[in-house]
This record gives sequence, C-alpha cells and structure tokens, in this order.
Amino acid sequence: MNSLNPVSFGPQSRRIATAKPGAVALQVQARRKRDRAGKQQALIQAALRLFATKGYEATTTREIAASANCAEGLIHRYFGGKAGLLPALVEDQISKEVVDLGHRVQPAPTMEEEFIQLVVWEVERMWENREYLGVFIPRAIVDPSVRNVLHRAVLSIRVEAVAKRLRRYKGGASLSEDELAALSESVGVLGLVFGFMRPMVLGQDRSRAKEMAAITARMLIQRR
Amino acid sequence: MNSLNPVSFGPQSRRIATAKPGAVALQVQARRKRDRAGKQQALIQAALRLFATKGYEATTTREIAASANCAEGLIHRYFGGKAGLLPALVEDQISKEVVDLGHRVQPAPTMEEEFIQLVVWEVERMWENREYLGVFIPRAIVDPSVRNVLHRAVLSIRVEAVAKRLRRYKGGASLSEDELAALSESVGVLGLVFGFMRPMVLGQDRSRAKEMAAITARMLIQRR
Amino acid sequence: MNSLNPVSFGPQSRRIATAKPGAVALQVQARRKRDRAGKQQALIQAALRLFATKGYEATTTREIAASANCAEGLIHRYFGGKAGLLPALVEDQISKEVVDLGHRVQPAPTMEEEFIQLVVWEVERMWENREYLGVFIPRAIVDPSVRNVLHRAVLSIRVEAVAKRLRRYKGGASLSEDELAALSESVGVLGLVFGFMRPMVLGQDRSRAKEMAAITARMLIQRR
Amino acid sequence: MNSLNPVSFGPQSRRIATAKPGAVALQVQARRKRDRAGKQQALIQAALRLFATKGYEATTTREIAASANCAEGLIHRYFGGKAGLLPALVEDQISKEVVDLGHRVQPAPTMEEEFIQLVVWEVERMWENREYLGVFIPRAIVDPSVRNVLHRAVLSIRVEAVAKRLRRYKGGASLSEDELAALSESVGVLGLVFGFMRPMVLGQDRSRAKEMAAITARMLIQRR
DNA sequence: GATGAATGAGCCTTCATTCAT
DNA sequence: AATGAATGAAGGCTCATTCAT
Repeated sequence: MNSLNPVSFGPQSRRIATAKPGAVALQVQARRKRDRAGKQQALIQAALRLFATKGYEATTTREIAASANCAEGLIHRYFGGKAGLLPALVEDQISKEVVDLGHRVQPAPTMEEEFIQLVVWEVERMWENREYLGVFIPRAIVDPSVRNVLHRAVLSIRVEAVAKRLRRYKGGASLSEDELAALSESVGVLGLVFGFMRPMVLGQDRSRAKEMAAITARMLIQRR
Repeated sequence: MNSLNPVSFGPQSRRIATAKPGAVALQVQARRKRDRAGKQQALIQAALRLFATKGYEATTTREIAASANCAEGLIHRYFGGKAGLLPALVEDQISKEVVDLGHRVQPAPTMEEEFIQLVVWEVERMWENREYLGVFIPRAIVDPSVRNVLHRAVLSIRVEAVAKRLRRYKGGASLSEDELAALSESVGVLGLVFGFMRPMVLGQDRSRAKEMAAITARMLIQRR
Repeated sequence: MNSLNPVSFGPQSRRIATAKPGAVALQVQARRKRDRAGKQQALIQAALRLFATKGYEATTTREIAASANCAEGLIHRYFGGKAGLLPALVEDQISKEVVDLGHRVQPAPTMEEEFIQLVVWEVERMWENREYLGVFIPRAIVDPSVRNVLHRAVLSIRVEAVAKRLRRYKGGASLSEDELAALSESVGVLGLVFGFMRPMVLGQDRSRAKEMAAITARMLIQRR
Repeated sequence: MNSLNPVSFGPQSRRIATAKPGAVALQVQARRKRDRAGKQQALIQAALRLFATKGYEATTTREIAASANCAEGLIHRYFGGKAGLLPALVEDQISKEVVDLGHRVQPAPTMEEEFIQLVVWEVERMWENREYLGVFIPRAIVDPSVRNVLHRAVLSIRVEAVAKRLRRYKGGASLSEDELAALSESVGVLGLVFGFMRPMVLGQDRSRAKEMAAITARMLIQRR
C-alpha cells in the first residue's frame, strides 16, 4: 500500500513529529519504558504529595505528571482524569493498611500503660499518614460522601481492636461498657488531634503535641 | 452584621419601575447604593458560605459577587482579589469574637461540672463556627502561616480563661500545673473534635458527638 | 478595609498580572472597547470564514478569536462555546435573507426567459452563499437535524415564490402542475448544483458552470 | 471484501482457552493473523463507515482500529497515519468501480426512455456510494485538490459513456452537440442531486427524490 | 465610586503518533 | 510483523483580573 498513492490530497499531516534529536542515550533509555504498575504508583505518590502540599484544586495534572516523571495523558488513561486520583489514593492507602495493631505493638503489663502506648502509637500513625489526612480532611468537609471513608479509615477499624486489647486487663473490669467504648474511641481521637491536627493544622510543635497526648491519655485512664 | 444592612427588603428587588420622575435621583442611589460597609459584609458573608460549602478554589468570584448581590469588581477593589477575602474573613471573625466566656456561662458549683459545662459550651461554639473552620482548616494544612491564626482562634485565647475558671475551685488544688494546663487545653481540643471534626469531617451524628464529648470530659476530670 | 491586614497568609497571588508595559497608545485604544454587537458579528464572520476554509473541526477557537480580533473567552460568553457558533451562523444568515426575489429581479417578457433568469440569479446567490453552504453541507451529512435547516434555506422558501412568478405567463398554461412544481424546484436545484457544487465541490470552472446552468435551464423549459 | 475474511466466526472470539497444548502455535497464528490485505480492507471499511457517520475529524484512530478489530499502530504502518486512509479510500473505491455501465443496463428502445433509465440508474448508484460521497464532499469543499478526484469519480468518467449511448438513437440527431453534452452531464448531476444531496444533505424522502429525478429527466429530454 | 464586559493565562483533557515489547 | 502503552502537542473552556463606561 506504499506506492499506491496516485491521488494526492495536498498537505495532509497537521501534526508534525517532534524530532527530539540531541537526546542523550541515557535519557532515551529512561523514557518510554513499559511499566504500568510502576507508573501508576509514581502518579499516585506524586499526586498524594502534591495534593497534600498545595491542595487538590491548586495542583495541576501537569505538575503531577512531571513529578511522577511520566506523561500527563497517563493520568487520564489510568485514573480517568484528575478526579480519579482521589479514589485511587484511598485504594492505595487501604492496600497498604495491612499492618495490624497486634503485630506491631506488644501488650503492656498494665491497662494504663497499654492505653497510653496505644495512644502514642496512634499519634505516630496519624503523623505518618498526615499526607492522606491532609488530602482527605479538606475533601470531607466539602463532600459528605468522603466523610464515611475517612471515618472508617481514622476511627472505626481501630475501635474494636483497641477495645479487645483493653478488655484483657483485669483493671478493665472497673470500667463501664460506655467508658470502655469512649476510651477505645479516644485512641483514634487523640491520635488524630495530637498526631495530625496539632502539628499540621494548629501549628503546634510536634514533640509538644506528643507530650500533650501522653498527658491527656494518662488523665483519661488513671484513677485514684 | 451589626450596624450594616439596616434596610433589609428580603431578596433585594432591583429596578422596580416607578412613575414619579422626581424619584429618579433616589432610585439611582438605591440601585448604586453607596454602602461600602454593607457591600463588604455581604461579600464576606457570601464568601464564607461559599468557601465553606464548595471550598475556596472551587468557588468563583462570580458566584461570590452574585450571592452578595453586587459587582465582581468590588471583590478586587475592596479586598484586592479573591485571596484577600481570606484575611478579611479572619478579621471579621475576630471582630465578632468579643463575646467573653464569663458573660455567657455561669460558673458551676463543682469543678467537675464546671469543666464539663465548659467543654459542652465549646463544642457548641465550634459547631457554630463550623463555616470558618471549614474554610481555614484546609488552608492551614496547606499554608503554615495560617496555622497560627487558627491556633489562636481555636485554642490559645481560650486556655487561660479556662484555667482561671478552673483554678477557683478547691478541688483544683489536687491538680498539678501540668494537669491543669492539659485540662484547659482539652476544652478547646474536645470542642474542636466533637463540635467540628466529628460531624463535619468524620460524618458522625452530631448529638452522638455531643454525648461522647460529655463522657470524655467526665473521664478526664473525674477521679475516684 | 485597606490597612486591616494584620494576618498575613504568605504568598497569595498565584496568577501574576501581566504587565503589557510598552503597548502602543493606539493599540491600547483599540483593545477593550465595549461593543458587544460588533464583537459578536466579528466572531460570527470570522467563524464563518474559517469554518468554510478549513472545516468546523479543524478550526480552533483560538484562530476564530484572533481572526475576529477579540478574546477567546467571548466565544464562550456569547455563544456558549464553539458549537454555539453554528446556530448563531444560521440565525445570522436568516436575518440577512430579507432580500426578496421580486425586489431584485424584474420579470422577463417570456416564461422561457423568466425561468432562465431565475436560474441564473439563483446560481449567483448560491455562489454568494458558498461559505454558509460549505459549512452546513458537511454538517448536514453527519447530523440529520441540520438537514431540515438546509432544506428550508436552500429550497423550500424559494419554490413557492418561483412558482408564483412562472404562473403569470400564459405559456405556463401548457404546463401540468407537476411540471410546474418540478420547474420551481429545479431553480433551487440548478442553483445549488451549478452555483455551489460544481465550482466548490467538483472543481469546475465557475463561468463554465454558469453556462451549463443556462443550457440546462433552457432545455428544461424550451419546447418545440 | 471478497476473498478476505474467509474464516468468519461472528464477533471474533478472542482467547478461548483450549486444553490441547499442541494447538498453541495455531492459536497464536489465529490471534496475530498475518493477513495484511485483510487487515487493510478491514481498516478501510471501518474508516469509511466511521468517517461517513461522524466525519473525518470527529473519528479517532482508536475507533477505527477497534471497529476493524486490529491494532491502532497498523493505521500508521499501512497508511502512514490517519490522513493516509483518505487516499486509500479513493483507491479502494476506484478498484471496485470496474463495473461498466454497458454490462448492467440494457439499452432502452427510445432515447427518451434510455435517458430516463440512465438517470434512474445513476441516482441509485450515488445512493449506494453515499458513504464515499459523504466523506469526500466535505473534504472537497475544504481541499481543492480533492475536487478533481471527486469530479472524475462523479462526472467525467460517466459523461462519454452516456453520450455514446445516447448518440445511437436517431432522435439524438436533432440534438446539438452542446445539448448532447449537457444531457450527458445531466445524468451525473441528477444522480448526485437526487441520489445523494436530496436524501443525505437536504433531508428529503428518498422515494420522493427518485420521483423528482424521473420527472426532471423527462422534462429535459421530452420535446413536443 | 460602582459596574460587568472583556481579557487571556492556564487548566483538564483528547488523540495522532511513536516505539518498546 | 503486530501490538497497544506511552507520549505530549494542542484543543476547548474557565475564571481571576482589568478597565471602559
């Protein structure tokens, strides 16, 4: 079908191929590798960072692509557009949340200590997840459907695990069910407040926030 | 919203034809009211509502102007642009925050009750201010310089007032200075968490959030 | 509200105003005049020309705006987007189609001559309207709803007027109603074919096309 | 579409798992069939249909490839890009246009009848080729170099054949050379107008268009 | 001073084309 | 040779800002 072109249609090609002539061999090698999973992860990570740093709306797809070192079009191919990155972020976060409480934090000898160490651990976790929280808290404020996602991610899944751990202690017997529930929820609440809100929203020094978390936890649990 | 908008006619009807020709001058004045303060307030209120509802970036100056029933250009004339509405919002909020704790909440008979009532009151206050918080929490996450504003608005100004009120009680003698400070701060923290975060960010039912606030407050303050 | 800005929010303005400093006075004067009707017409004319020259899809809003010497945004403000220019084009054409047959073409002495002169006139009209036809014929092929518009514009409105003029002649008595109708329609058909299709679609020389139109018209009307 | 696609399985089922391991090679061949001519035809047909239905610009190479059930890249390999499909379409059309007038339409007893039957036949032909016309008429409007192609395809090649057939009749003696030429051309013109323009561009009912074609043809040829 | 029409930079998205596999 | 993942230029459109009225 090559030479059969007796019918000439004037200048056809409107998009002229870019030459990109002097490209360094290494660069050329770096570009155009087929690594779907890798690119997706890179885009998700870049989006997370940028959304957290500048806000969702203020972040451009151009920036995300540049930061992920891949083409802008992939955002649309993989995630259906900028908006599709948000669910993808959630997915990604969930898939990484395999780490169980029990596997990481050894039970403490007393309930008081147990509670405090759970709070401290949770504060740390929230800090680690500050980028996710920084992206989704603003969205939750504006979009009710995001609130549930956040509620589950931040509180629900923790509460029962914490309650179970606290129930093991004899001292727990003196706690009403309501109080136990309140304590269990407090772990998440204190984690959120002192791990994320204080340093990221209210600008408090992080080590001070951690101290305050411990003090408050102690006050909640200690009885005379 | 005090001295302004003295002539409220419901949805400000514009351009109602009048027969009297001598009324023209007055009409023109009515249409192009020289009511700078009023327009400013209207813009601020409209911006607050819209920013809170849709987010700062997603809100257009057109919408704000339309909602405030005045010209888009005024946003730039009065506030120097869309971004200038944010400091104006803060100013406005501060100017309204003249209401003092003492004038509204009568001291309770016991420190326990006092603490709980302060917390409950604070929860209510945060809920009332949910629009401001909904605007500035997302901005604080993204802009460190906003964090201080928020810290002061949410916590600092309260802490000392609360501490003073708690110190009046003899029972307070058994509290260390650290504990007293922690309690004082807790008022703001619990207010923020149960008054704003729970209902507006985590989607929890508001009455349930209030209950939880009271339970947690009691646990913090009650000792056997 | 000027000096009250004690709360500084870091760098706010993201879009920096363009200076456009050395602009010539004349240019400055040329720009930014308020002339809604004029701009609309300019856009419509520019769109018509470009759509006719390059095709609807191949024409960019950027080009249209540049060609009309106004801002791209106006296309969306006035016409609701690129697609809105098409109905606007039709409107515009209709509003200009006030010229009536009778006011322009004097009746000829015989029906034969009358018919021929009507055809010749119609050929001319179609050539004058070649830009509109060049825009809407391709769209009609693709969008059935456009066909009716075109049908009316090209044929319907003419047929009755032509029939009326032909009926005046005694010689017309020898024509059946069917034949009269066919002749009336033929005016539009011949106009379209020899005024537009031949020169613009089949690349025939225009003067040759006009000759052919006259010959064909004569054959249709002349009887031995 | 003759010799190709010899193994048609309805909607070509891809990747049906087979137990036989020895069939792998055959399967692979089936999936990546080395059927260049077939793929080319499939692409051309798909392009023709889509271009005719949605317009050239509005059709994406993705769609074409999907519709032809082969890879997007082939469009570039075989035709040098999207634009290359247009000449290929013309080629393809020409190669199919081997059918001669004489082989299909038997001469009529009188010249009048002959002329009318040729027109009717041409109307039918244009309708059959409406997809090609729908693709190339819009292009001809925009690209002068296409007009010649279309002129030849629609008119030139017919005229001489028609003239030859009409000359056979004695009645034809009474026609001037000019009139004969005009009649010969009229066959193509009437075909184009009533076979394609009327139904596809002006939205007229096709059977009505055919009637009109016959009436007009009769008027052209019949003399008293 | 107030208005809102006009501006145009920059956004998200599409899609022809390239090229590693 | 065939595939389709990756690319990125360019498109339509939005909207903060400017400025003639």
